[in-house]
Amino acid sequence: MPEKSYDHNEIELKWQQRLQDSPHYHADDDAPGEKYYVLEMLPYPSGKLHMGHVRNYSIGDALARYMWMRGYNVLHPMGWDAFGLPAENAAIKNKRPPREWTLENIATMKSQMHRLGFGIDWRREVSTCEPEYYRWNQWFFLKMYERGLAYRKKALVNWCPECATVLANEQVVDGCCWRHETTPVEQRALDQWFLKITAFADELLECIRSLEGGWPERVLTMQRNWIGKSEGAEVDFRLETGDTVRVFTTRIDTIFGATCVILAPEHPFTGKLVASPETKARIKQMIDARAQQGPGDVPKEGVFTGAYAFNPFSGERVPVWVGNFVLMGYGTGAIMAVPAHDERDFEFCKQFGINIRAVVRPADKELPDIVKQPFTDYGIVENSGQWSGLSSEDARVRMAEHARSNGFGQAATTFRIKDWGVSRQRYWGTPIPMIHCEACGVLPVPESDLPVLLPLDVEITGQGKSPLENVAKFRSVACPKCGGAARRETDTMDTFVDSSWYFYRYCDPHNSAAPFDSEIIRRWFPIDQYIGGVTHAILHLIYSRFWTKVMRDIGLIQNDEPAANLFTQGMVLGVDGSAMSKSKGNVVDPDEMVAKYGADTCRLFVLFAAPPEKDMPWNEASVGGQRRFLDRVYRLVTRNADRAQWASDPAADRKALRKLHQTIRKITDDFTDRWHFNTSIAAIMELTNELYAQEEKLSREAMGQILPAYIQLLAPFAPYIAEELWEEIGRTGPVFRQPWPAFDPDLAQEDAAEIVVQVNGKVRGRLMVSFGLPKEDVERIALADPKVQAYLDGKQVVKVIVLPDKLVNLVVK
RNA sequence: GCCCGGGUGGCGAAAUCGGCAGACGCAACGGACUUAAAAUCCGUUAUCCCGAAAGGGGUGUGCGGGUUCGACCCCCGCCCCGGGCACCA
Repeated sequence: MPEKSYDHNEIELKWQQRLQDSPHYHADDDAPGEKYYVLEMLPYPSGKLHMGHVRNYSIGDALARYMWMRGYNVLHPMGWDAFGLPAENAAIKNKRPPREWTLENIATMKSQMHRLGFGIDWRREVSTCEPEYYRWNQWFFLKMYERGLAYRKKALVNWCPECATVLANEQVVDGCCWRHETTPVEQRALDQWFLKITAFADELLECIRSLEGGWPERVLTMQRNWIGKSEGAEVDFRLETGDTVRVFTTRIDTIFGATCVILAPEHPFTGKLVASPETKARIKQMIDARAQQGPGDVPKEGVFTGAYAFNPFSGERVPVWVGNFVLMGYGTGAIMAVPAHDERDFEFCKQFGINIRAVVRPADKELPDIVKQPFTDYGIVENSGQWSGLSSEDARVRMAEHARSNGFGQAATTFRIKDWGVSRQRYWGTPIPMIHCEACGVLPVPESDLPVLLPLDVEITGQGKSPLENVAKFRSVACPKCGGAARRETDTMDTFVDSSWYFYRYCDPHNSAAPFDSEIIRRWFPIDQYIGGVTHAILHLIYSRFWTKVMRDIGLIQNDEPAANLFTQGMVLGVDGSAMSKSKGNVVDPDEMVAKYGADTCRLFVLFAAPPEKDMPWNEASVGGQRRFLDRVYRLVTRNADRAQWASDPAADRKALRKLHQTIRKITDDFTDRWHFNTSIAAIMELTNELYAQEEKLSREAMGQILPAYIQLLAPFAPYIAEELWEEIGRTGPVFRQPWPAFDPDLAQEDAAEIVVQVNGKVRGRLMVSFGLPKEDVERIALADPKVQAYLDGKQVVKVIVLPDKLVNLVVK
């Protein structure tokens, strides 16, 4: 009989049609079973899916299907991070309205997801550019404003004088405008909106502990560093002018070694202290240079202000400098320089010939030559008046206390994290719901007036001011207080706002009275498993955590953290091993792969080629291998589904069933802890090889047990073919809703234990013994083995290590 | 510079608790089937040495040390690759 061959298009389109909006993919709040919320990061609708998406969603979908099979009530939603700059860039380039472009991309990408067969509850689809969604961004903004968590301050933006427009950071290329590559970007100060994430800095840091074990350590470390808590002290240095300069230091124990005070170039005092126009010009230069420079090593620059300050501890008179390495945005914008005990101060003072004086020596060794290199460790304080002889640790505490009780400082904590600037001078985003009135000042839009709709008939030119500035009917508004003519805020929100809470909206996506119903959130939160790229380890994930804490404080939710578990998948690299990019021409299009090999093959490949957390190079030849594997699976099942002749060989039955149950154990373990689906799929391949080997000899009963379980094991990874074969063997109902096959340890058990015999750690023989054979017997048999004896000849056995059922090591001399 | 990852055959990888290094797949090679090819099925494939062969032996997880009966795995010191932060006082 000719074998049926595997036609992926026919099968996949058939099952796509049957399943894509199937209620089996739906999650209902009151459905039976323990809840399981599996979430993948929502895509930006840039045009088409890329392989990174395919990988992300294949991992999540495998997990969702497995959890369904384990009987959970699985919530597996999807949405669109639909606001953002590329839509505007596309509008400029193609003269197409951003909304039109975005919706078209969403349609394309959604159909790709359908074709790939992801099991998603599409009733919950959320698109962040819709007023039904972004009105709640605005609502949250108002809530934060009420609580003093949203505020306005001046901040620098990138400005292209050629376009006369504000540029996003990603539009700045090598310090120049992306559209005018020879025009250097300038910095302009604008009033902008900020969210006070710093109010939660301590809590965001503290709660990291509760995420340990659930989130990758790497991500937690990155977040800790990003928050950057440092404990130290603030100390006032009195100036001869009568003012005081406040500095922040983590090493107040070294204050007797401070040989100058250094101000950030932007520090307000520099204007006051510096008289010479020449010096003023140099300071201005430092500020401008800082705006231009990207990250990297920048040579130190400095200039003496002409002023002096007094060390409140020693009374010493020290010069006040301005240094380009002192940041206005951190601490107080001023430091005391202790060149003997700080690398940067050392470099600066060395360069400008400022004194270097040691005031801490190592506890257990000689102080190194302080003129050659600083000593930055803790030690014993010396030459420091009454504090001499204290350890650095003690001195830090006691000197801070001394400063406090004498009114010239105190212990203080600073954070590296800054408030979140959410203002964007862009069109395609959520309008910030504020109104500027000449008479009444800055006022919030009344809640009842939400949403502030983003106008749609706006021309995007990329030139001139922010696009909304030019839309008169948007801009002009009546003041909510006095009723007079006022103007709307024309800045829109950073798109990280959209993605900070979308996963809550999935739980109650059509609520028009509130962002969501709190009771429904309690049902589903926290997210059991969040899956996405490590690129979002800091910003998205820290903003999301912040948003959760704000919502909790408002009383909307009860959970402190959004996601109990986070998984960060690796990148999909091009054939050449570097990131896929259009310019490198190494991009692989999922559509082409699906058309050529099928969605199942494609999904199988991204899961098989590497463990999911690792980067994964693309290799099309290897994709072909996955396709051949599915061909083998298909032939095996179909020809056995309607097979007439059966054999009877209990040994073969036992072998095949043993392999089956070993495979069940393996895959169940992989889902339980490591998610190394590459080894899960390898295990199914091994099972397939075993079934090919035993096929002719199997009984009808054995095959009858094996085939359904075999198909179920494959179902999380290759759902279409699994459905088809499930039907082929005469079963009904979707496979991914069948109970996961039960593991039987007795069936998985080998007949005998293979014992490796080593002599001095080298393998010299193997023994088959019955399980549980006592140590003494194992040792006796091993010593009696002729192969082993050859190595014992003329030597003395000094030690024997026996691991029952596993290994014997004979140590000889 | 600091903080994380990682380095295993020709390639992607596996070895989950310190116990057989290289499962599974790709590629390559050989065989069966075929008029032939493709497809398929079966097999070989870390490396070096001895042997006509059967077989046997040595070496091998980036490098150098250490701990251990035993190390891809643990410890110390390096080298290389990737990522994050980058003057954070």
